[in-house]
Amino acid sequence: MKSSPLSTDESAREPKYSETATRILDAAEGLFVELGLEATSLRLITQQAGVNLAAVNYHFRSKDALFEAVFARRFAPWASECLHQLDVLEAQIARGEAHIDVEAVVMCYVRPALALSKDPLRGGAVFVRLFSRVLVENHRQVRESLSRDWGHLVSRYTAALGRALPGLSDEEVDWRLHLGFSVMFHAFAGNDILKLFGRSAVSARDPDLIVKHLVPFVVAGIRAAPGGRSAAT
Amino acid sequence: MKSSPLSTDESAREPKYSETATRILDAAEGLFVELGLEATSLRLITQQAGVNLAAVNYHFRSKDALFEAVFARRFAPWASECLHQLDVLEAQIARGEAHIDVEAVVMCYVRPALALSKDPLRGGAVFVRLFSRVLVENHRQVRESLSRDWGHLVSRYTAALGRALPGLSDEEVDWRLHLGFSVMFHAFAGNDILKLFGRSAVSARDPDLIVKHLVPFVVAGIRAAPGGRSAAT
DNA sequence: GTACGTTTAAAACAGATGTTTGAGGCGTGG
DNA sequence: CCACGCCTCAAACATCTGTTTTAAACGTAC
Repeated sequence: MKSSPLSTDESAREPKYSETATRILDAAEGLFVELGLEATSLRLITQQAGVNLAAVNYHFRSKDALFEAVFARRFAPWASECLHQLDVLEAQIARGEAHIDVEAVVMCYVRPALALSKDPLRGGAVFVRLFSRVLVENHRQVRESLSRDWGHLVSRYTAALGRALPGLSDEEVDWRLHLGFSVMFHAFAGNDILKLFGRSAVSARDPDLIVKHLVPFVVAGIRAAPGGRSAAT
Repeated sequence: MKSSPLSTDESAREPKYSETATRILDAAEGLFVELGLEATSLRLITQQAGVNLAAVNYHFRSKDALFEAVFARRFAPWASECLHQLDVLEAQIARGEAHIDVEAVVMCYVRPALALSKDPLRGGAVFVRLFSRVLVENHRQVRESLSRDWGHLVSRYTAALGRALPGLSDEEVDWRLHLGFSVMFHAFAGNDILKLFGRSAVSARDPDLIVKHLVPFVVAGIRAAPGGRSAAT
């Protein structure tokens, strides 16, 4: 197979930006994820992109708008890929070709994330890290510009997972999805809590290895019996 | 009970700092977690603390040193509390009073985090969020000043969990600990991926509620059967 | 009272930041 | 040839940054 089934002709979707604008986006993406929004100066970006300083204010309106553009460029195709995975799964279920299963729903998230991590043309693992930055440092603009698409995606996953977990209340399903997504998300982003120490074997960033250890963990967690008793035991 | 069993007389451990220094630390802590290190100016800190600008460079050496102090003030007692929990558990096991159990190990992490989240005197949930920020935006200095203590803590948890999971390879144990800590950490920090959308019931920040849903998830995930097959299924 | 170390006050420092300006270059269509 | 939009360039803009400096107030011990 020469063309990945996950990609829908990347070269044709991205002529929105001129060459200099793309150079700026690429440089900014790497620097934003490495240093953060505030710590990355426009002069550093333009210097690394090999363009003039004023170019960023010409092509994008401001530094904040640039950040939003950097994020949106990667997010849109990824989100649509997630939706596509859910469509395929639900079509298979409707035709009786597949069972509604927790693991199947999880894989609808894992596969796009895995493909993203392996494809440098779409930002690779860098974008996932950028996404995680946006999450903890919550930038207003990005959150607002995302909330609609993201909300749609979440409700789709919630519905699918709810069908795979009959007998669980909506609140339980929300929590399972929240916790499951949280692990997967930060695992792909490489936010290893243990790696601060360094000797962890986890620091290996091989996406396939991540999936191998991640999926059983998440599936088992989502399938867990609800906790009845309170916290202070 | 008037004094929490988790706290060891907070009032006596913290006279290291003068009153103005403490005011600076408190203001800086809130602003750092809200805006980030780079986006928080010293003028904003001193203004909110009601002290003079030069005071921060007098009491602490520099802005970076201030950040380190802000972090260290909360981290040290929390880490020692985690170690204490492990000590207690292992002592119980040695005396045959408790089984070595995954949930018991998990609770050694959850209890201090829960106590921290509920105690505003020790930074409350703010510190956990600050911790999560330090994690994704990895500040060199903080990481270096932490790596020793943090490494010690991690190896203690690893050993305890490894004993609770006989038959699993060291690599597997590392992964389980990594994934389990990751969920717990970000759950307490309130880094809800779903909350970007807003309608999630998860956005309720009640620590006890977090624990109720979190612990079964994590325990089941850690106990999961290792995943044999590769990613691309 | 005087000298001393400690803490605070206001001002100034040099440098970096995001943004804007105005002039010029390049290519296309008249 | 000219003219027009698109784009790039170097320079300057005002503002904010962390840090330092200078002076003054405070409490304490001689």
